[in-house]
Amino acid sequence: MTKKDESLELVKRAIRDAGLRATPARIAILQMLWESNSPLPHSVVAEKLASLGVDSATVFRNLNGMAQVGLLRRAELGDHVWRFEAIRDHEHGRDSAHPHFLCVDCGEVTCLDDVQLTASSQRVTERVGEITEILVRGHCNQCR
Amino acid sequence: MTKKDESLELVKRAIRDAGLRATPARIAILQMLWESNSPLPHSVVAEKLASLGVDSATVFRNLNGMAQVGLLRRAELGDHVWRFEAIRDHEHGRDSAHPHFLCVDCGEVTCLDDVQLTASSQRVTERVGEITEILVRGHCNQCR
DNA sequence: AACTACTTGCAATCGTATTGCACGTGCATT
DNA sequence: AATGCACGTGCAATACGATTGCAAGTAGTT
Repeated sequence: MTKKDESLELVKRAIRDAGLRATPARIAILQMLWESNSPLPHSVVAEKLASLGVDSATVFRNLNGMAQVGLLRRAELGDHVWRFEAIRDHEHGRDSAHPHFLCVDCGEVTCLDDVQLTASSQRVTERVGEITEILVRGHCNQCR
Repeated sequence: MTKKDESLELVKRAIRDAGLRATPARIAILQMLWESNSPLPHSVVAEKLASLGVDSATVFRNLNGMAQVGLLRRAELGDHVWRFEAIRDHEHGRDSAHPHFLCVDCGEVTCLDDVQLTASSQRVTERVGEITEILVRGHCNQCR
């Protein structure tokens, strides 16, 4: 069994384990997001899948559906576009969202796994409320 | 001069200082947002201003325009609706990268002036690009 | 292989955000 | 106070992302 086949089986398994059918559209979407190292907007996913003859509405339904069952995370980074990101096995559902960097110029998104606030800042923030997500915006290196 | 007149003059002055004309629509919008203690979505502002005969598109243009010159802040709280909040005098326009806490439930925005990232996190982030804004999302104490 | 509930493609629809254009107006100047 | 003009506004058209209804197709069970 080739590496590709193994990966395919893993994808199928993940989808079925989530309680959904392993359709070509879902498989392609999840593969794509597993291989991407940053969240992708629907438009990008749809464009790619269009070449396989998959409808844009189907992509929408699957992205949202897979987000609902915990295969993906649906993120809004402040530019009015939903982005979808694969949730890896080792993450525990939606609670373990990591920070993102959004370039306000080109829209590029970078995942920041190990960014956190200083201890005193955490205390200040906890006085205000319960943090669920940290988002950093700015100009990426390509854009400045 | 009544208190209301004083407030009116302040609003006009703020608009002109920002390089814009003090038109009735802008005045009404800025007054409304100055009096509100939380960000308002366009729909709410437009609905109120409609009774004064102001067009919805004008409200949009003015909200965006005033956000561009630093009179307002345009925020996205994760529900795909732009919200606008007045930037008070003592804040320093759009350049100052002071973090905000956004309650995803009620839309309340809290300024976190003295919140910052750990040194190592800053290094990680600066490798990606130039930070202009830090946004912390979560549930505020009133909402949980 | 057959059956059925779930999926998909297609097109219509919806709601928010944006834009073109002709008309109106704030405000600097005279 | 009157004038000029760049800027602002109203109206309608439009763009665009997101969603949905429905008939036809298919994954996975029996």
